[in-house]
Amino acid sequence: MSLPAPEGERCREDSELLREIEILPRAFYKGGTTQVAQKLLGKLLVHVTAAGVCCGKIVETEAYLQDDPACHAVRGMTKRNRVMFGPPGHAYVYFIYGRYDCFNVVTAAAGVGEAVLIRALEPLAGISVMRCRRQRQKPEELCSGPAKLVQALGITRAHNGVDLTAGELILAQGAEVTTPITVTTRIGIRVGAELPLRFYLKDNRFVSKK
DNA sequence: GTCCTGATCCTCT
DNA sequence: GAGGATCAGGACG
Repeated sequence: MSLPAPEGERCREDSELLREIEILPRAFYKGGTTQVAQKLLGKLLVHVTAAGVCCGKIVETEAYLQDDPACHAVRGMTKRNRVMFGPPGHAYVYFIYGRYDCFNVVTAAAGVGEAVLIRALEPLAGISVMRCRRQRQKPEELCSGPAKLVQALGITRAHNGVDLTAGELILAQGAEVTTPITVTTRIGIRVGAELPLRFYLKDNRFVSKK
């Protein structure tokens, strides 16, 4: 597996980062959406662009299951959610509230329709690019929300359906997680709000909400 | 075709 | 803490 080389003077730093990255294999996404949502904590989301390599550690996720009333796939396949019904390890990016995009990872076998929403990252690399995109200086304000991290990493709806095991947008292995995982109900939804399907690293200052 | 809802974020008070 | 911005998707007729 290889990643596209970044352009420009920052090339060496970025290349070193990319050499160390171990892309999560397709097999990682087997084992159930709820399990994958927890396993994704501590993993890296990496976007290689002409502006530079942006990388963050996943610190908060939410699982959306097929029979879950809050899941976009609950009423069957539509033009918008068809990526959710595709093979696992792909990006599902959708537009919300007339203004924002959210990034999900497809986590179930083709035809099922489940995904994990990435809610927050701890910025690790490309922070200056993230600051520029977000127009915010504090690291805690760069990726502490689903729409924020999408903006910070330069992810767009053009990434809807891309393979996260190859190419410019990938998920990769991170350092071993030693922090306990906190399980709570999900944020910002009305239906299915009682389900304990939100996961985050305890006491991490980059999560969207306590 | 029309209307309502929404997996959010930011600004103002 | 409250409320506004803003528009695509989906339900309904």
